[in-house]
Formats: sequence, C-alpha cells, structure tokens
Amino acid sequence: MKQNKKPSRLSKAIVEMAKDMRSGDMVDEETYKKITSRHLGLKEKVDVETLTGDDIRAMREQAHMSQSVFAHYLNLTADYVSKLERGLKHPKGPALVLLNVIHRKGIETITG
Amino acid sequence: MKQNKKPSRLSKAIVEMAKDMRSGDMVDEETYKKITSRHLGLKEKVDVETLTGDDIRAMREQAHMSQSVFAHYLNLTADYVSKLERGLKHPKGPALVLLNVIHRKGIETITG
DNA sequence: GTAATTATAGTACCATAAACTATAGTTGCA
DNA sequence: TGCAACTATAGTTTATGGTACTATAATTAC
Repeated sequence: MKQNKKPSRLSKAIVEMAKDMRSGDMVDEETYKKITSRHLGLKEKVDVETLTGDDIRAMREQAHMSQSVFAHYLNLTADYVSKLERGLKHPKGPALVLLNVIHRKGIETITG
Repeated sequence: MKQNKKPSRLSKAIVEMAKDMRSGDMVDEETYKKITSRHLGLKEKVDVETLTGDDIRAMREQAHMSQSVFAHYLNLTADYVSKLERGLKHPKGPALVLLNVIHRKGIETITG
C-alpha cells in the first residue's frame, strides 16, 4: 500500500497554477509542467461516490429516458442498466466516473 | 411502471418539445413524457468516435498529467492507460464514452 | 387485434481491466 | 553526489464488469 505523503509547498503551488492557467486559458499549453502524482498527494481514494441502484434509476428518470435510451447514450446495454438499477450489478472504474459526471453535471454533458 | 396521466398520440413532437424545454429550462421536469427508443430512431450506432492510442496520449499530455494521474481521474490503473496509449488495449463501452467527453469538453469536466 | 415496445429475470460467457512482477530511465531532495 | 520515489514500458496471469442469450409480463402505438 502506498503512503500518502505530504505534498510539498512548491508542488502544491504548481498544481494550483496549472489549474488557473488552464481554466483561464491565458498561457499556452507548453509553458507549465506536467502534473505528476508526486505533486498531487495521490491516495488510493478516488473522488467518486458509489451510486446505488435507486440513485441510477433516479438519474435516468430525471432525464426522462427509458433504460434502452439511457443505456444507448452511456454505450451500455439496456440489460445491464436494468441490473444496475436493481442492484444486481455494481458499476466501477470508468463507468462509475461517467455516472458521477451525469449525476453532478447532468445528462447533457454526454448527449450534447 | 406507472405513466403520468393522459396517454397522448403525439410522438415525434414530444421529443423536440422535451429537448427545447430541457435546454430552455422553462418547464418543470415532470410535465413531459419519457423519451423512449420508439421516439428516437436509435439503433446500433452510438455517437462516439473510436480513439487511437495516440489520441489518448495527446489528450493526456494536453492535460499535463502523468499516466498515473490521468488514470486516477478516470478511475483506471496507470498500467491500463499505458496499454491504451500503445494500442495494446482498446476502450469500449462506458470507458470510450468517458474518453469522448474529455476529448470534446476537456478534462475539467471530470476533475472539477 | 397485434406488433413493437419496456422492464424484469436467469444463466452462460468473454474481453476489458486489474493485479502482479520486472526493468530502465527520470526527477526531487538532502 | 547519492538514493529514494517517481514514470513508463513490458509480459503474464487473474477477476469481474458488462454482454449475449432467452424468456415472460405489461404497456403502448397503429
């Protein structure tokens, strides 16, 4: 298991700077350093919440889509969506991240 | 599954209306019907492009992240990202959609 | 009526993705 | 300088997320 080490003061500044520049779009892409896990205090924990079947169903109904249509946009099968909503399967990895994006920012993020 | 109230015969207009209302944000969520695959003429084709290893590497470098950090945000392993970039593995399903979102809308979509 | 949907259900199965190891080059810090 | 910790590649093995298949009941459009 990895140690989540203390992020150094300089490293932390780099990350913040990179973030500002990137979002502000004021500096060209090549001027700032690459963000490595040395800079971020990367721990094992990922900032995604585990969504329950009810959560997923609520998201889908909020989007007013059938399982089939919802699955289509997520590049999944309707079959699998049904299983997710009933708690028979649990999304992990990239699928979980994708569902989190929809949950936080809406389905338009991927449809539009 | 209970449907809202009156069964209406209009089908095609509903989708357009729903789309307008959703984007316009003028009508509450419960007033329009659910979008089903009967309304959308959707079959097998998903609107995601297959990304090459070089594409993925370019995306990561544009985000100025190491494979490790990039993988972290996508909820993947650095190992797998390496294989994707070298073309040893090919993303499909939800992973492909997620990469497409990043490709079209930027990494901030999932980091922020 | 009836044909095409939606949703659930159970099983079998495969490729993605993880886990593990190892190697070589690079970077940060004392 | 030295060295620890990182990045990236590489090969092999393993596990499970997600698919495919089939079937049933209820709903909806024509």
